[in-house]
Amino acid sequence: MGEARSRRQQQAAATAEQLLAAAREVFESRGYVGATVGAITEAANTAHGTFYLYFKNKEDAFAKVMASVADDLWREGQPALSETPYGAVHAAIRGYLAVYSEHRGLWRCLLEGMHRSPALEEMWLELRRPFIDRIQRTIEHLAAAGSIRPMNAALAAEALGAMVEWTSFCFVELGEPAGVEASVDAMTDTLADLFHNAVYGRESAGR
Amino acid sequence: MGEARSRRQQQAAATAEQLLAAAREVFESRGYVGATVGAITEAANTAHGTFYLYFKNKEDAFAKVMASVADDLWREGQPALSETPYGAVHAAIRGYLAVYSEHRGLWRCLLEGMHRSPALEEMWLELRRPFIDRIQRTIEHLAAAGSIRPMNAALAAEALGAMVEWTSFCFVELGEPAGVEASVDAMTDTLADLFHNAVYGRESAGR
Amino acid sequence: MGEARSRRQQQAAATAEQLLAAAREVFESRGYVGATVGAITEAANTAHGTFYLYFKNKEDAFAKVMASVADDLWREGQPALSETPYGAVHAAIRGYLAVYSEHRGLWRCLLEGMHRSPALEEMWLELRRPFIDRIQRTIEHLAAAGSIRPMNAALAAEALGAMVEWTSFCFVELGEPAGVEASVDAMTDTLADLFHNAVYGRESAGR
Amino acid sequence: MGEARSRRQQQAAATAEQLLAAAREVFESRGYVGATVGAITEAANTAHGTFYLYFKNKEDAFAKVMASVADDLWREGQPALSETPYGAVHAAIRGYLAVYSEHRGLWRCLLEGMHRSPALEEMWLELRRPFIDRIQRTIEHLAAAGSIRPMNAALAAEALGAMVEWTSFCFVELGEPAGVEASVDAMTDTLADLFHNAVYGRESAGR
DNA sequence: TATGAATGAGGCTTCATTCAT
DNA sequence: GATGAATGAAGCCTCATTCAT
Repeated sequence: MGEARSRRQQQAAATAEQLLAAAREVFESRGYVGATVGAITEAANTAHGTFYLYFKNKEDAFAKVMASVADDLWREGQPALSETPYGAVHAAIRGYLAVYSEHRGLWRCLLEGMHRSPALEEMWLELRRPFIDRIQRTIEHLAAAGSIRPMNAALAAEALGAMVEWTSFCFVELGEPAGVEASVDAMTDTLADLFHNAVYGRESAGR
Repeated sequence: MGEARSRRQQQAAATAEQLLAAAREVFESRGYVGATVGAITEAANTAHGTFYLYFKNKEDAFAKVMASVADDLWREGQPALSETPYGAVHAAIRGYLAVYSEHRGLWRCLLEGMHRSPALEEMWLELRRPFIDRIQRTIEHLAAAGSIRPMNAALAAEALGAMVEWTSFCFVELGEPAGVEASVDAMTDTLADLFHNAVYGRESAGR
Repeated sequence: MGEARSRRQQQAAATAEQLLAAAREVFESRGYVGATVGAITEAANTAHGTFYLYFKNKEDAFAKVMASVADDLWREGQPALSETPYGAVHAAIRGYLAVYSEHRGLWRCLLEGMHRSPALEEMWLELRRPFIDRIQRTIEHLAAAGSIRPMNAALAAEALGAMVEWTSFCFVELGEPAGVEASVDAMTDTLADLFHNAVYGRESAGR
Repeated sequence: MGEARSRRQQQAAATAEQLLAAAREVFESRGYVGATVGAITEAANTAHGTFYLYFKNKEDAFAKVMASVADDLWREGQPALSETPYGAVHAAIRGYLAVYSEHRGLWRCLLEGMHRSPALEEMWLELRRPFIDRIQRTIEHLAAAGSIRPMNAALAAEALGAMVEWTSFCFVELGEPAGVEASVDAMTDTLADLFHNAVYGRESAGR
């Protein structure tokens, strides 16, 4: 009986995995509103009702999908070893773009779902916070050491994070800038260059 | 007869305006998907069918709402007079944030609708293009004059535009960075400072 | 003033004619349900409301359209001069097919509208009655003279009329029999031949 | 478990049957356009949405209703055994009229729907084709054997089929010929007589 | 007479969610 | 655990008809 139970548990785990994978695919390809429970269960080869055995509802399913991606995000969040400050920034941005590309539709989906549910908005904010925080801590550290000019670290981190984040979205999801032949490497170089100069620049004209 | 006609036309114009205003409100407050024709006509105090006298459908209504905002965008798009480069950037960003704040929910709505309709995605891209283009032209001009280091103007413009755009969104719509008491002015200052240094910075470490 | 009035009346008559012609076109091309008041007034270059100045409603408009075609039907209904019985039948059928072709969509429209309104059903019946009656009278006459075998004239007329009528519909509107290269003349010949033999045939096998 | 499953399947089958029967009734009594999904589900005692569990849409529902009648059509289509040619024709026509009467409103509905949907027009043509084809083959056979005068079999079959078809419609659905006390048998006799003479007649006057 | 804006009933369809088996 | 039939709220859109001007 213990064995039978374990079998059943295995079955359940398998079903859960199928549903999760299916949900991910469907969310990625059809967006948050476009994803229907029916499409997910069909992709998972389960009955319609089974969905509600593993997820409280659609929102919960998406949350679980995003959670399952968190690992990749953590990896990206790890500081890369580098000999120079620029190298560190460059590596971090390259990592960000890589993760972004890997999970394409999912970001877009999150962005879309954010407007439909406060919980998803919160999720989005939590997901980006570590990324922003890391930038902020770095700035604070550099400023304390006198390596860069003084600045409002929280706001600067917010802005620089937004730059990387939104440029990635527009680049990967929308193909912007349109009509310009641009490789991921070129975009990475540009972002790193701007980021680096924005932080290390010595100008304070007009203030 | 001319008078009678004009009376009727006035009535019609009033209805159109009511509907447009109602649509704006509803889109702003409930988002693109959340906005329903019923909610709009109710807010406009008209019959349901009247909606389709003035709009082809929901998407068209949103397009017309956005078009009605275009004026503000043009104003914002105009280069501000300034004695210094930094001043120009600062003024532009201040304008951007002002317009963004004024039409809050609308941007969010556009961002949301973008995922539901290719036409809306196109609209979004068309709306931001002039903004990005202006940055690009400025960079090209400065680079040609040798005032700044050489860079890929298209990509740099994309990135800097994204920074302003997305920071504005997160700041105005989401209240980011959370837990930080930050005025619009402070945010403007930070953005302008980063923008300016990103462009004028002389660093090219590590490359 | 009398003149002014007459002018106005002329105007009105012109409008009426425009609307009638437009209604005919629209009914022909879009069918009974498919025809909308809007489409008719647009085609007539009048205001939407003007429609209800000349027609009580859509059904009435269609009735008036059909009435305006009645002339052609009468012409078709007239016995053609012919030296032989077969020639008379042939000429009548040719006339029927000609009228049918000329007013194509209208028959189909009537057939369709018949299902939507009892009044239209009645109209259809009234329209075909003279045609059937004429056949019946001819049969009665021939039978009384002993030229043909005795038969139930009313039912025979109904059947023969239906043959011509429905064959015309299927031939003109649906292109039946499909895949067969058939001219109007060939169809006329066949119908006339069958009609003639059905009436003059001497067989009474099995009864 | 097999039992439980079968119970559910039985339930589902019952629902399907309810809906199909309800659809048939509603189509019969209210016509194609007049039939609404709401009316059907109400008649079937199911929720509105249940309709779309069993039919793709209204057109599909009608198609399925017609398909469910196909059996009767096949039966009617079978050649009846008869000692004489006239007997065969008579039996076939009697069968046709019987089926027609049995499914009254449905033919009318199909005729009406034909104008609204090309798919329905196609369905109508497919439904009558076997009937026409059978007549055509018979004529070809008789002509080859020299039993009847030569004629264009395709056109003749079209015409004779149309006669039976349309006479049935007018007789059953519209009560034509009006004011004439006519039994189904009398109509059958008349049709068979005319059909038989039209085919076997030896007249070729005037040509 | 003519206009055309306004009305609102009415239809179709989708889907998240529940629940009996 | 799993199933999948059933539910019904909700939304979009069309169009015949009315009516104030």
